[in-house]
Amino acid sequence: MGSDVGQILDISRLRRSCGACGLQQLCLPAAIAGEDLRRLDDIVQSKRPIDRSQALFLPGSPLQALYVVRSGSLKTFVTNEQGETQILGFHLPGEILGLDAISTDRHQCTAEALERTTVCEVPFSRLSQVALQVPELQRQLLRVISREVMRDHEHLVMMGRRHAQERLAIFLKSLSGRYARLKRDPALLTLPMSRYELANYLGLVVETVSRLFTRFQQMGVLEVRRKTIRIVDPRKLEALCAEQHEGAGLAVREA
Amino acid sequence: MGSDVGQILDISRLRRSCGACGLQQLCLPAAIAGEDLRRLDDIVQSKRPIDRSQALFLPGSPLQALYVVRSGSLKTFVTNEQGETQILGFHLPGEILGLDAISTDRHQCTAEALERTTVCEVPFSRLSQVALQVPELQRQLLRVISREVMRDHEHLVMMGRRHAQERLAIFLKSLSGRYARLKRDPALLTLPMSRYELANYLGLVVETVSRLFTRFQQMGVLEVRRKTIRIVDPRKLEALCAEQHEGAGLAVREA
DNA sequence: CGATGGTTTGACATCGGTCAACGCAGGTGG
DNA sequence: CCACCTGCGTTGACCGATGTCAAACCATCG
Repeated sequence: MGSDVGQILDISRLRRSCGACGLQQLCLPAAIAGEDLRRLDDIVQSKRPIDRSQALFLPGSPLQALYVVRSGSLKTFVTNEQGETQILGFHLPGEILGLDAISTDRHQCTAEALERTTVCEVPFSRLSQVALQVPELQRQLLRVISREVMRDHEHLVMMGRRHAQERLAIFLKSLSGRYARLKRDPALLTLPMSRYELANYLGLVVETVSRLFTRFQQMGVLEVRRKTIRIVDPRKLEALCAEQHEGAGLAVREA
Repeated sequence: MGSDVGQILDISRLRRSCGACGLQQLCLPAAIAGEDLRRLDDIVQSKRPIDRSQALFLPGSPLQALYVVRSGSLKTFVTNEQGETQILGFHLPGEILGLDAISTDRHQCTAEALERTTVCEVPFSRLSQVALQVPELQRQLLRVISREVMRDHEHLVMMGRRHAQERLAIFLKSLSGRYARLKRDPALLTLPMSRYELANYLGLVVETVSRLFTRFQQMGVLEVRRKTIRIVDPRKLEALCAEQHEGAGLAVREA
């Protein structure tokens, strides 16, 4: 871009170094410093931003790197023979992608950007090498992986709920928590995914999700305007996560 | 226990060593040999068998070890404040438990034996140490973890299906595949879990699961006798995994 | 032999899926 | 600048798969 190449490289290097990254504490470098951090930094490559609906990797492609979201967001999903898809996760900054490729050396799912997104690319073979030399890195890698396992478990618990209302409530509460970790306002969600994608993730159809947003708004829980969701009453939302659907909305039976 | 302590220790040591274990290729020692295998062997402890409905670990308990199922089977599940539970997985020999504790150093879920079960206990701190010295072990550890992530993803895909019939079919097919990996007859399943547990895992109620077993039997797909399930027609089962429920089975309406 | 808990079956109600139509916003081209 | 178009989102009417409730069945165990 500029003329003074050396200068610019230094700056861009600095700006994208792990040491200067706001996500440091959530990511691989946590608890790593000094020389070790430089070694990690050396292998982390930045990729040019991925545009909306562009794929980061596809099923079957060889595992070259793990990826950590830096800004923006992605979804991962699998598609079966009939072309039906299941979204496995939405990935926000600080979250890692590509784990399911380690076992077979091939990616199992598709990762696709939901908006313009930047990721840090961590070549897997070199990451393994450095992890052997930096115990804290090995430990932190396992920690980050474990967090992804916990996230899948949350997703499973959500899918186990038999009422659509609980599923959406749980999703929103969880997303709010992830926002908090990122120091964003946990009451003001900007959904990067479409209603279709959200419905698929929740194991519902789009009409149901749409109706639920309307209902939540009528109940005074949310304020919904397209992709912008404001959580008006967190306590009510919390309650909806485990509602035995005593029919708060539909109650025909008398007391 | 016995009188000739040395002798007995040798024998039990040998019998439970990784080198002599039939699961070796599925487990941590895969691709590890010689001196390195001995080092792994040294840290792996055996636990006395766990009886049915006994817990291996509880939520909140500190992470001391990862566990690999040696024989028998377990379930892992979470319980919320209201006492509702969601089963996260059924674990057969060769599968690892405890991953979700790495992030927080505390177990997140309960692991409970479904039958008399033996596990290998791998103290986590020592595993980490040895993994630093044996690159192949670090790699294999990551591989085994990745397999568990893949398994969670399978579970999610199953939960995303909106028809109970598909869910059960997918579960049975998947279980059959796991049997094959263990060199068991993939057509003869012995379910270690109750109908309640299975229903919970599938996100259904027990009556639905029961009816489905009956239906599958009537369709000539399965032969069901209590916990013993014989897959009579694997191709039909395969087809049911993606059935658009064209009503093949229920058709009560007259022609 | 009866008690107990898991399993199956039946009758019924309902939540959420299906189908259809409309509304809304953003983008494109005249 | 406006008009159209397209895709996403919302709303309504309807129906069926699955949950709920209840009872019977069955195997195991003391």
